[in-house]
Amino acid sequence: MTNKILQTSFYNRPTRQVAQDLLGKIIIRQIGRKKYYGLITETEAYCGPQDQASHASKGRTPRTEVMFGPAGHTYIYLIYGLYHCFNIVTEKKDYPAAVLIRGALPLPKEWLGGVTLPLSKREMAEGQRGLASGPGKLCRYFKIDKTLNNLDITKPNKLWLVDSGLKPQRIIRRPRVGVDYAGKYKDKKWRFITRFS
DNA sequence: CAAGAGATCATCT
DNA sequence: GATGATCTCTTGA
Repeated sequence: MTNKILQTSFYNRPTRQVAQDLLGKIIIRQIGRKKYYGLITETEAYCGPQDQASHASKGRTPRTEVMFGPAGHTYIYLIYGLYHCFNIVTEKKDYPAAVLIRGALPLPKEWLGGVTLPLSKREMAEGQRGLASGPGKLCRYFKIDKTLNNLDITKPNKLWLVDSGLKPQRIIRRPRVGVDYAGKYKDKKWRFITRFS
């Protein structure tokens, strides 16, 4: 089974569409010879300069600069002094938007390509489930930190995504987390969750 | 269970 | 000087 790397054309689309389409895709993190795999189960969309929940709503700053860059690059920052958040920049250059990867299901290290449902007991093993659930835990599991900021993830280098061929059965929409300050944007249901079980 | 507090620092005002 | 796109642990019912 082929597992095509997601290209710029995938990310260079409306952000909420990308956020939904990312569910069921696979994160590959390579460190030396080791590879770690994760099936994406939860994302959030941050859409443009008018979205008050987005860091970019305050304008262009050194930190948010990458959000204004081309699609298919990472935007990684430190939150609360101790956790990292992994975002993927979307849409065209100079339009600041990104998708926060909030959760993934770690796959076995021997994973070679392709995913079929239902997942095996091993894939659903207790303990796996919680390892990358939540933006901070996900970055901890995949060892993602600011050294990977502004990385081109359309190339198989350190961190990239592939299409698993899997389609989520059902997508749950919820308001985004921790954005009470975002005025009329705080209740937008731009958080997308699915389950593979 | 649910609720609350603490950890800890880059970033922006 | 304040704050946050979080998580974990503790407390108490």
